[in-house]
Amino acid sequence: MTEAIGPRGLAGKRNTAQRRLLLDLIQQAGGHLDADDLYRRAREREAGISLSTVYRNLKLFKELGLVQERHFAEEHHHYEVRARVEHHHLVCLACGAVVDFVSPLAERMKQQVGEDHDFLISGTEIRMEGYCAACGRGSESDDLGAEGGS
Amino acid sequence: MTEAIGPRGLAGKRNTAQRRLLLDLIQQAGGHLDADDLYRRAREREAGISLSTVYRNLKLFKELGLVQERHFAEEHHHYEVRARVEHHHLVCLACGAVVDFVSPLAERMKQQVGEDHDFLISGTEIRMEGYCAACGRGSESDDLGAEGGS
DNA sequence: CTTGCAAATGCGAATTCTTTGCAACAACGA
DNA sequence: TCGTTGTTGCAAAGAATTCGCATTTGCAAG
Repeated sequence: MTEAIGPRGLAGKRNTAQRRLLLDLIQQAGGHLDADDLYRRAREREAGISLSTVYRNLKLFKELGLVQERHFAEEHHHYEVRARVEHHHLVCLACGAVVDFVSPLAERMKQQVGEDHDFLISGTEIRMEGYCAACGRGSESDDLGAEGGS
Repeated sequence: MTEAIGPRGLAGKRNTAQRRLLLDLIQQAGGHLDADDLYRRAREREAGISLSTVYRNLKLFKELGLVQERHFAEEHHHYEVRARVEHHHLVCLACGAVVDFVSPLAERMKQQVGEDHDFLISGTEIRMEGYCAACGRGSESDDLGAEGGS
């Protein structure tokens, strides 16, 4: 995979050094990174790059469908390369770990919900939160966030 | 309306006028409202209320499990009363409509994903986006400019 | 290879959303 | 009633993201 620019390319936009760099970093990272992560990494390779450029290009890539914006925590956004198989996320509330998962049920649900509500569904984002195996055992003395019986 | 405070009460916190008002408004609204909506409505009834108070109490209610924070758009947060049946959201990218839905598949998926990844899942948030019946017909030109202008 | 121009960049300032510090205030149990 | 301590309002601080604008730069036409 020498082609830093994805299969769809930059679709007519200008091929600037900054864009190449950012896209490359995003693809290398693979995982979930936020604007600031990207900015920090980008500066390691091209010191003068501006945060605005990061934001502007993130927005562009999103529009071009090269990356997807995700909303994990309630704070800022995360981005990841658009995957061929739609996957979702599992977040550990204790250690913050983010695990990707796929589920055939998601696809079925998408179809069903689309039919039921006469919607043309273009994307789905499923975020489950809870406690991973490591964090889950032990202290059940969980004052606030506990779900009683959902 | 002495009953404005939910079944779980304010759990030792003080029962202030502002809190009663906010909780009342949230429960009346039923739907999804953001901090600013709430602030605006609250001011209609108690002009001097402060936005900080809205935020502080929203945070408190969230911690007490009285309301849930939702992440619809990529902008700010929305809040809604904690429902007995977990429901999810369908967002129309064209007109911005938000439709609630429930799906038994969601529950099954939750169980399955929890097992598969050895996670203790406490909450799930599913957001599907696409085009509602009204907006969906017509332009299928689905590449870039698909965002209506919301 | 030059040139022209729109697109893109960098920078800082502006916005938007949310949190915080602090002094005045008020709930509620003693 | 009083005192303690949680709450409030306000303004200022912060974090995340966008914008305005002068300056570059990609790129295509000459």
